[in-house]
Parts: sequence; structure tokens; C-alpha cells
Amino acid sequence: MKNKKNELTKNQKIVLDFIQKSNKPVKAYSILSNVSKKGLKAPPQVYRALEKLIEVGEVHKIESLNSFVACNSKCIEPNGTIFSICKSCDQTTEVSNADLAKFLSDFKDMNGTHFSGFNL
Amino acid sequence: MKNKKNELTKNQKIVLDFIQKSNKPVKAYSILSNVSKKGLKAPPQVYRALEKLIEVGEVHKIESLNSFVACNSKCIEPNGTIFSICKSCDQTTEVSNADLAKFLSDFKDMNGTHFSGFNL
DNA sequence: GAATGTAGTGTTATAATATAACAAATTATT
DNA sequence: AATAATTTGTTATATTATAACACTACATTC
Repeated sequence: MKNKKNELTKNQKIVLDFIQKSNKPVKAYSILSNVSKKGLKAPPQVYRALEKLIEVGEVHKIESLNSFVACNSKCIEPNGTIFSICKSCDQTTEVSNADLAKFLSDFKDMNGTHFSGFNL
Repeated sequence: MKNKKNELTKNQKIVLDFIQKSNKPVKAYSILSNVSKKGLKAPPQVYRALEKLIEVGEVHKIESLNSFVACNSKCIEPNGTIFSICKSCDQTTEVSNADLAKFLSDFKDMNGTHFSGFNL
């Protein structure tokens, strides 16, 4: 059966808690070494938690940094989120913006075809 | 001294040629195995060529796929390029668009700060 | 409350992606 | 030719991510 309460599990809470406290994108193996004292000792435990946290929208993966950051916009505009990433320190700012969502959903490619199902 | 003719080197040409013929994003180790008959036998040779090709704008890295694709827009709008990526087959469409460039350069974050120096 | 099913967890091993470090060869400049 | 700089070749290793399987905990059904 499904998790009736729709709650995060123990490992998911541990990983999310660490990411949220970090206030910037963190790498999977950095998460691992920082939560090892809480019992997560191998990569799959971290990656499984991350997969779920991304799925439920609590975490974003910053692909260009191979890093993970807590969602701070509640993904109010789930198709209108971009990240501004400092080239020196990798600090990021999440920008969730209705204008961007509208721009992208209105966007057509050279053939006049609308995009759909953005993963931003 | 700098390369007077501003030409690509042998390895860079080999790698670019393969990427262009592929017509879709290709992974570094796939490039490696496909150009090994031309003499490139180790990852650094491919990654060095890729680094240069990206620098001169001939190739883009698709971070979410860990893959590389030839630029097909001549980067006429270097700050207004996005990729539409098929979730089934990973075929991509490069979209270089002045409207997008303008939208992004006009974009302000929650503090009213303009972005700058996009890496898209 | 024992049997069954499922989600979650733990663990080992390994796959896939990328770079450091250094040596040798090539090419350009003096 | 001697020098300097770039490019290439090579080995080893670092970093990021997943496969596979065993075990645990807990809920549901009988």
C-alpha cells in the first residue's frame, strides 16, 4: 500500500534537513559524509532519498553543478523556475516567475511547434 | 603563441566531425569509442577537444544528459539559446531566439537585480 | 496472531563520467 | 638549430551514479 500519511520517510527527512540547512547547492557525496553520523552510510541511501525529494518537489537538481538544492519557491510556478548561479561561489538564486512560465509555454520553435512538459 | 590561423587542431576536428555527423547529443565515452580508430585512445583526448569546441561555440554540453551536441544556430543569439529535449529519445532541438535573449536580459530577480552573463 | 505483501532500508560491488599529472611530440618564433 | 609554446599521448585516479540483492518493519488479510 501507499504511504497513507504522504509523509517523508526517515532517510528522506534526514537528507532534506541537511540540504535545507546548507542554503546552497550540495553534492551527493557531501550530503553522504554529512549525514553519515545519522546512519546513512552508502550512496544508494542518499540517491534514493534525493530521487523522492525531487519527485515531490522539495529539492531541485542543478545539473550543471551535479548538486542539489532545496526548493524555496514551493514551485508555485513549476514550469517557470530558473536558477541564477554565481560563477565564483556557486551560490544560486531560485527564480520562480509567472512571466517566465507564460513566456515558455507560449514559446514556439522554428517550426511553430509549442513546447510542452518543461523540466526546468 | 596563439594559433595564427585560428583553426581547430587535428583532434578537435575529429571530435567535432563525429558530433556533427551524429545529429543528436552524444556522450563523451561514445565519442571516444567512435573515434578510437582515428587515434584518440583515452578520455583526456576527447575531453580536451570538447573543452575547446565548447569554448569556441561549435559545441554545447547538455548538462542534464551529460552529452554534447553540435551548435546548429551559429549562436547568433548566444544569450538566447535553449534546448527542447525529447524525454523518450533524447533528440534535441536547439532554439536560438532573439525574443528569449531579450526576455532573459530584461529579467530581474525578486530583489530587482538583473541577471547577466548567462550560460545557457 | 500467523501468513502475506509492500515499502523502506542496508550493503556490496561496479558502472559511468571526468580530471590530474606528467612525458613526448609537434609547431611556431627567435 | 635553439628556444618556447601548444598539442598530443598515457597512466592513474577522482567523482558521480546505479544495479543487484538481502534484510527489516509494518500494514493488511485471513
